[in-house]
Amino acid sequence: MPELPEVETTVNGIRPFAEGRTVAGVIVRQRQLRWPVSRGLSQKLSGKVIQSVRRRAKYIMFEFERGTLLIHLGMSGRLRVVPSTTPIEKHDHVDLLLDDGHCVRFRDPRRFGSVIWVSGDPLMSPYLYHLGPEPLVDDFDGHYLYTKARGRRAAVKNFIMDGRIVVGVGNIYASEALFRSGIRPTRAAGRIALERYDLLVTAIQSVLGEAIAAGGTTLRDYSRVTGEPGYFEQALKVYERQGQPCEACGDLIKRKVIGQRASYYCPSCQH
DNA sequence: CCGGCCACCTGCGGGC
DNA sequence: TGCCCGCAGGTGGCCG
Repeated sequence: MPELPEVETTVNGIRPFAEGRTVAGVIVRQRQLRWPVSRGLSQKLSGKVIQSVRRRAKYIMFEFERGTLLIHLGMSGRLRVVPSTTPIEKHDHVDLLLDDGHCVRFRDPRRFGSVIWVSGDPLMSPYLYHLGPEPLVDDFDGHYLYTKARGRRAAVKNFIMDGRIVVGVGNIYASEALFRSGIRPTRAAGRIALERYDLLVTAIQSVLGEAIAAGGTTLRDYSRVTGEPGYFEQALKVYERQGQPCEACGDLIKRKVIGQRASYYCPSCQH
């Protein structure tokens, strides 16, 4: 899926088309996503103005006066703004029709995504309330991670991918950030010094920030709102590079499954 | 509370 | 050509 940079890129791409526009209708062709798509969306949203399009973790929030449409892209989801007359393709599950003839179209082959209506404060909803801090804000720092890691024996890669600890660090960028900070992904979270957590946070923020600036990583079925690819893939130093030489030391990149997810690291640079 | 594992679903590439 | 296997960006839930 889209990791956080892809979600951020999507939000920024959709915002100018959607903010301030009135919804003309909602078409749901497939309700069976990760959770069933909320019922009565068209009746609920028709005639209502999209106040803002924002992001919290990997959720895209279309905020209305009386509630919020939460869209999660799962592993293979994609949102694009297209003319409403654009022919439907396979896996185009939901259209949010706008009053200017465009629609926000949700496609998701694997159907791990979700389209959910929440009334009231979305941050208090069961979808968002338990989530940890955003990775790109000030209160996420080395000291925070270090404190949270006390007594934790889980691999640091799983630790930083746990949304209750910090949101938005997905499988690609977890490996990349650990490489940048010289930390082996299998290391127990509770056995990493504060100074190294400072490095890790800096690495998480720089890798995510650079990926956002580059328009996201393009992998398999992801592409940008307007269709053109992201350009960060070439900047990946370890992800899916097993057997290739590390750019820093020349040793061969390893692949190891951690927490049932493929993980990549340089055995010489990361400890 | 924590950690490990499973599930959800479709598509694609490689091996035979 | 076709089948089968393993693999893929997420994350809630269950169990010990």
